[in-house]
Amino acid sequence: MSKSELHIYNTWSRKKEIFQPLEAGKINMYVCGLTTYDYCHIGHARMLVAFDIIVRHLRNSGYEVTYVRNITDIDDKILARAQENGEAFTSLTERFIKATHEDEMALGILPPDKEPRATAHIDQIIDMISVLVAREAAYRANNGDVYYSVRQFADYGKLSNKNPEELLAGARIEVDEDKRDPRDFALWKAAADGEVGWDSPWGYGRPGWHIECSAMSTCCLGNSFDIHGGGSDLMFPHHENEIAQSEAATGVKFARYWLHNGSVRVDNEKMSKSLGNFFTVREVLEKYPAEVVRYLLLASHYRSPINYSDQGLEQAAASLERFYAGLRPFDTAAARDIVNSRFEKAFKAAMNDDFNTPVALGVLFDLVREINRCKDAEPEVAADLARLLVKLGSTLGILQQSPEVFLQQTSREKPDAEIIKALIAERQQARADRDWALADQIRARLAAMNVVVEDSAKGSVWRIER
RNA sequence: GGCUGGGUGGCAGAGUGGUCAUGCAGCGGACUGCAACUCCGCGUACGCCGGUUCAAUUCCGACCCCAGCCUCCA
Repeated sequence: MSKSELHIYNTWSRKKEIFQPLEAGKINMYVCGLTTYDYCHIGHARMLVAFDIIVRHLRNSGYEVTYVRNITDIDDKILARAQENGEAFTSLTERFIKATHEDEMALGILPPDKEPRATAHIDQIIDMISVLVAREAAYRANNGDVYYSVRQFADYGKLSNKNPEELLAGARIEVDEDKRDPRDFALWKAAADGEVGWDSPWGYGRPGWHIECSAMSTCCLGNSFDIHGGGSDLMFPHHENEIAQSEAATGVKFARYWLHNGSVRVDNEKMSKSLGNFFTVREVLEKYPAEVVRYLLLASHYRSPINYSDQGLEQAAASLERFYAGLRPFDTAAARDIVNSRFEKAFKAAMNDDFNTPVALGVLFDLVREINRCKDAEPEVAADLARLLVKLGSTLGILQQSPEVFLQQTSREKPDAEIIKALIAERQQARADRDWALADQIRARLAAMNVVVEDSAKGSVWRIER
């Protein structure tokens, strides 16, 4: 496999392919975002981080990327929750869109170029349904709903490798008198007068979930685009339905590369809202720095399922400490490009191999080891390598803060930095006086405050013990 | 049941037909006033059974086990 070419695993073909964009140098990419009626959890963070590093790497590779990630802000669950709360659904969604943006910011997720909302694309949704109805790929049922006619789409099931006949026989598909075929799904759902809805050629109602993504992606990126992403749990039926809708409406290939991130598990079960076993991003951020959460998500390949645990977070924190300890002696603010570095080459090769972040992180460990090895004998070389480490870290969205800040952050107790400094000064004096007993006594006091002191020829530094 | 993807050392997690992942933890050594940090080194890891091969964790077949999807879900 060529290391300089980008290989991407395409769910459609179920193999790694050499990436070829539709238009040279440009990539249009759509990812299914969140339904905003609650705080986002670690499973959502996984999707956000996965596609964040994908976009970062594509841009670093010289592509001009248009990244679109939608917001589903109208949906049955949203309406149900709003009713429970006794508030307008728009106030509910506004609140959680804001909260989600805050969580994304904390996790270092770059904002997408476009963030379309379903409620702002009702016209496009109605237009697309109209085309489908006109082409007899959809029909209005007696109950006022409009359904997509799965039977007329030959490729149905191809993405998820479902057999259409078996889907037809599937016992779990509910019998619905109004559908011509049990596999058909709603494009437009009729609503009663007092309910939330919009006028349409088929009467007052609301869009179905699947058509929202078809309409928003086409609207933002055109009929055909390069990459479509989302959680693996969306592959069927959501992505399958998107393909059926869009290709029936436009007559052309929808997305060329399908990328699916793995799920997050808790005790070997998928973290999900329906199971109720989720940890929200903000509750985790109360216990761990955001960068640690991000690192944990990067430490596994984006397609693999990962298990969420405190132990995993502790290990991630320990690994980050190693990086920051290595960076600590250097001023990395001054940007300097180091070209043709073997580390940079290896790093890019790893990322070009279907965004293999665990291997890329391994390269960063090689790099920090090299820094530690040569920092005394060749400080200039080490300083350059430290800058390279920060630069490569930036493409993963890590190692961008001051080592002092990271190593001295207080996630549990809040020891007073002034007191720590005073104690360390006192201990320095004791050491200068060769009063080892006093020095050790002060170190013990600091240790009791979760502060670790590290002595070196240049003086003492401290960090917070995990 | 169908369809995906997996089962790797104490834990996490890559990868490969034949000397190496890597990280965390552990052990030994160096460094240190003692530590910590760091560096060097160490541990007969690849679910089970067959097959192909000079050689398989890696390929093929069977089997066992796990997760996901098949209903809303990132």
